[in-house]
Amino acid sequence: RLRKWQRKIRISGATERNLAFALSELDRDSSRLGLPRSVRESASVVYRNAVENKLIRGRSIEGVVAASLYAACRRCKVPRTLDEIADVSRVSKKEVGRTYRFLTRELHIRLPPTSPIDYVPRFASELNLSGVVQSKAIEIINQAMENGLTSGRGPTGVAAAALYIASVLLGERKTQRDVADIAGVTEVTIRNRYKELTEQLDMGVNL
Amino acid sequence: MADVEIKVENIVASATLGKSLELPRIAPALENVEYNLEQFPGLVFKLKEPKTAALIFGSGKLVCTGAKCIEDSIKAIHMTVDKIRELDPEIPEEFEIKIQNIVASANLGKVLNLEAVALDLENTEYEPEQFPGLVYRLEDPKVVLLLFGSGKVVCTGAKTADQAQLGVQKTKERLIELYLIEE
DNA sequence: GCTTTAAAAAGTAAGAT
DNA sequence: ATCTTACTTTACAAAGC
Repeated sequence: RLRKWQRKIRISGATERNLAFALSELDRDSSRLGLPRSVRESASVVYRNAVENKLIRGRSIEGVVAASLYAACRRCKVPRTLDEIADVSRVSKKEVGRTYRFLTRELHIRLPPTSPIDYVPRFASELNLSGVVQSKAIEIINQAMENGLTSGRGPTGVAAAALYIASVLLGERKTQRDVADIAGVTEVTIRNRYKELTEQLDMGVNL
Repeated sequence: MADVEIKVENIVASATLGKSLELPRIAPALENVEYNLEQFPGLVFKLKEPKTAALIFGSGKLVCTGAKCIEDSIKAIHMTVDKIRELDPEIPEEFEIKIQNIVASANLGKVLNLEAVALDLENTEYEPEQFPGLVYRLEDPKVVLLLFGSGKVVCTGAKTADQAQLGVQKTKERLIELYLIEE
């Protein structure tokens, strides 16, 4: 009984140490990403659930923390791309994505794919674009979705193109380079998306 | 409903020759060969016709990839083994060949709204941020399909062409049932 | 888990022209 | 700006780390 007791203490000690490490890691990543406390809390809930369901086996704590954060960002509608998550954590984009899929499957979390709309507020504010432009961009995105122009396309590229078009339409023009840099896509992608959008949606104007 | 047409794009087959091979002796005697033990334990041997690649192991087992039909896959394996037999007459004439995986493509003929498919179709994974295709896992036949917005489909994991065809057929029927594509 | 092989789908990226 | 090459995803076997 004594041995069992000691073992229990040792194990819970290790468990708590791991949890403490995970939470500090989560705080570090969160602050680097500039995430609100609510998202950190949401991520810690996902992480604790992962621990309770013993899903950490064979996986690094950093990886599970990164995947939990990615999931929390999506759930809270303040998305960060896998690239952004991978950049602040020491986990590759591939592993974050793989761990994310594993966690959502095992914890029965079903999150719809990130909507380009979720990226509009963040990209717009980083570009100093007004609320009017944001609304226009969202309107464009909704039209794009109704016309099947978002299937298979990266949400950031669609959001970037919509913001670029809206900025031009409303006289707050930003260059493709500016938008591309903030959205983390290339100018070529923005060009491809806006050609598609302007050709298939009647925006009434030409860029 | 008319049967969906599929096109077999790649076949992976394995063979067990029943005799171990001395790769270090065989490698330098063959053409179109790559052999780097540090990198991979198998010897890579490529054929132009049928255009395939074979991975040959010291255990006497090999893997053949790239064939577009089962006949070519089997032909390629025999051509490969005949080459090796010239350097090692002990290799049996008869040996087992097993088709391990068949990859096929098809076209549903209708565009797909993947976000809608992701919501209504069971056992799917759709992460456009990572990959433009939606992953659909079928249990019977046990295959995996990649569905694209264009209506094009890729089916993999099948052991026979019929399984791949059935997989695509069932997928199409399920999509029609859920009103995700028109009939 | 990784390494190597092959092939398709469609989107995105990077370097060259 | 457009072309080429290449990487993302799926499945699978092989031997060894």
